[in-house]
Amino acid sequence: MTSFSFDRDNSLYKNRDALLEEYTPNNLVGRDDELEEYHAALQPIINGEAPSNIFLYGKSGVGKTAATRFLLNQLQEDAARYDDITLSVVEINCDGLNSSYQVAVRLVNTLRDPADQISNTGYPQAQVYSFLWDELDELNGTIIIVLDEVDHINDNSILYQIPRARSNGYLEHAKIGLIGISNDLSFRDSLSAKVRSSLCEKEVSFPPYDATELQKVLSQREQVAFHENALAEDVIPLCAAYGAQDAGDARQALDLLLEAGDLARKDAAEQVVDHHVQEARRKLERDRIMEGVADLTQHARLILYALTSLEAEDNSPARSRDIRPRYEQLCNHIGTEALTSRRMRDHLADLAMLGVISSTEKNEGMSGGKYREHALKQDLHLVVSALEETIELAGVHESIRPYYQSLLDERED
DNA sequence: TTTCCACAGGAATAAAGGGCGA
DNA sequence: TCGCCCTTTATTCCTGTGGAAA
Repeated sequence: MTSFSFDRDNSLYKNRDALLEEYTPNNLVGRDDELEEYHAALQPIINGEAPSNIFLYGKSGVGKTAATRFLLNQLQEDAARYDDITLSVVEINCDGLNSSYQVAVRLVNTLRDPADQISNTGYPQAQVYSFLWDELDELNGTIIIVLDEVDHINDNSILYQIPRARSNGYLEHAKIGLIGISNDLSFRDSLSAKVRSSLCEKEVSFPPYDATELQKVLSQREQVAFHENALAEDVIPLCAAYGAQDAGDARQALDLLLEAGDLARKDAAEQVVDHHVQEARRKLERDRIMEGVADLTQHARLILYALTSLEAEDNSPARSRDIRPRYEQLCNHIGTEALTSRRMRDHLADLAMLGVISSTEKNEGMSGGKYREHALKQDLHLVVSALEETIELAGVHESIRPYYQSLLDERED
């Protein structure tokens, strides 16, 4: 019988945690100009002046959050040297919070004792804000509130309320500075003028990393995370090249390096090499799709299933009116009413956003009009395996039978 | 230059569901 | 238990879009 005892294996990693998202390095490489600008925006705090509101923008994985943690840690250390400054930092990530109400609840719960938390629903909005002002005023001094991924919030209410809380008389003692971090470059323009003028007092833009900068970032982490010679020579350049290709995203490049390291360790390899990186890349992409599809509603999955079956018949790209009959057929099969075309288009747009399908705009002018064509963006086998439960529920469509069967065969082996 | 097509997608609104305080 | 408040998912209605054809 196989033995499942655990033995410590530190042959490759020295400190694997250095590749994780929560790790903050001692210095940030490749972001000198941005740090300088950001530093200047935070300077009033240490001078004992009212903090500015700062808006950071740039695509995901370009160092916005890391720069914030790095500078705020430094700021807190330095502020401790001055008796007349009490500085508190509250950081929350707005991913999964899509209203000001939910953000306010999260802030209250972050500030409160775990035994005294409030529920996510049930209170009038004004009541939740009132809880928030009480908590902030109790902290006293200068408070920096960091809202990461602030573009996930659908309404601007909290972005308007927080900067004005003191002038509106909700706060007596606390001085608030708001730092909003956004991955969505158009978010700033979508804000109303009054929110923009208060939130975007100071703006710092983070451009994507280029391959050279990514190499610096990866090499810095390599030295902390891995033993000497644990990586083959081309591993860092390869991860950096993929990272630069994926919109200059250092987070993805680091995840790739971590996954490649884990695969090498699983193989009991002496060194992380090229093929570990390739395999890691496939695995990360696969995980991302599987996770995305698992979170979809039943109708979104049926719509994806409809498109998948059309793809298997070589009938893609397909416009929404071609997908609809197949989708209705699947709904019929499981005895549920199909959603309206409008809602179906919403789901198709969500699937495109997720990166499972691609949508291209077409225009045939006077006779044909304007429409979108949809096709699978991912490997058919992968989508079929992500949709397995839906396929079982709605019946195996003839066109995807071979793909579904190969999935079952694979599992048998 | 104007017209027309097909449908994308914005806005308003409804329905269902869940938590809270009284 | 009831009314209130919020969220999520959906529907209905309607305007906007842009390239080919007239």
